[in-house]
Amino acid sequence: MPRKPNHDRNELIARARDLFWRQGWAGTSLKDLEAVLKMKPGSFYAAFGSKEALFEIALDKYAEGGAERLAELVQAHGPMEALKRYPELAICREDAPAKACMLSKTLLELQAHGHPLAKRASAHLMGMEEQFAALFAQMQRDGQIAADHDPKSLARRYQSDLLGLRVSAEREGIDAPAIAREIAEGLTRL
Amino acid sequence: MPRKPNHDRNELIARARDLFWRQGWAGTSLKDLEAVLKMKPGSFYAAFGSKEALFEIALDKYAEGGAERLAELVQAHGPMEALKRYPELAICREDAPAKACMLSKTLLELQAHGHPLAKRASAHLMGMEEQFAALFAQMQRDGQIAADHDPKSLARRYQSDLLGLRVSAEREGIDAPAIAREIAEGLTRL
DNA sequence: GGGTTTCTTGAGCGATCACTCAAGTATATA
DNA sequence: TATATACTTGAGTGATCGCTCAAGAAACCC
Repeated sequence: MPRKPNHDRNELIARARDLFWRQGWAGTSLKDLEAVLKMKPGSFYAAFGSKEALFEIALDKYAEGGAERLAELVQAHGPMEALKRYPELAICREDAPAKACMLSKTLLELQAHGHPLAKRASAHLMGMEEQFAALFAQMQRDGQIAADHDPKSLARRYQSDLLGLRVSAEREGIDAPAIAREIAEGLTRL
Repeated sequence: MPRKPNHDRNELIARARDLFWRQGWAGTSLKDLEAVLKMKPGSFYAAFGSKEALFEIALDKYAEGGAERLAELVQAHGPMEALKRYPELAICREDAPAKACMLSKTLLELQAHGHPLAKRASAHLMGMEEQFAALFAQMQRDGQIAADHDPKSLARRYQSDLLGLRVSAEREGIDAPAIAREIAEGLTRL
């Protein structure tokens, strides 16, 4: 009986994610979203409920995408090579709307007001860190890195370096790939 | 003939800096500023001209303060020890309104819209990097670190690690001081 | 104390914010 | 073709945004 929607919901969410990723929470108005999604306010609210609800979905999709790309790297090249390549990949994807991590941008923007989206970004960051820790643990089991490291500490440091790299990559006139190479090289010294 | 202002301008700027630092550009409304500065709109605009003008002054004061604290550390302990202590100091000052760097927060929030304040933050970050580079160069002259490093590269990496640390320190449940110690320890291996 | 100058006050400006809803349109079943 | 069921439309909601300005209050000179 019903009429089917004009747009592909998945595609809409991806476009919203890219816009939020680039412009942040307050920097993205409903007008911006309406333009990018080609939706009028009524359709928008029927489809997503609110700006906040869509941001949450977009944030989840962002985190999911990152985890998938890392998993694919691991699948293709193993844990060590994956962790070595990941930083450069993060800052060199030409289709990415920003260099910096959307999770850290959200955290920094909304943390002070205790916004639920900041908490969610924080949780996703924790999830990433656990993914890293699992890879470091696996590398220890495989004898690729010394056994006397704490995988969780390594993951915490790797994540911190990665976030720093991606903030630096937002700056103009900075050779971010050089930093990425140094991070990768640092892994060989474990 | 004139009447003198009720408030100490320097103190006002410091309070504005702390509020902007914590809440960011869009996250800080004029209502917030009026409350913290105890000024009505008329006084505010007479004193500072606009929200943007005050943010710019606050950003400059922030950058100046950071440079001064580093210079004091150098004065007291020399370049190596200063760079070792700086990361922990940056995330452990109990009077600081936020862990993350105000320059990076501003850059990440406003860069996408090409806002002048983002350019200014970027310029201040470049200034910091040069300050770091000068210290690394001095350490080379003093023979404290190997001569085959590029001071600018070391500074770029140090700055990136520092920014990553300070983003990480915003997260809850993260042992940020541990990361700071690792950054400091990394300097000894140069 | 009178006059001048500066600072402070706060109501209120237009613009924009996220969002609503009644009406219209298209697609399905019957 | 008739009816039901979404989906789309866009003018318009109250709230908040950054900001203005005319009027009043306070500090200085003479």
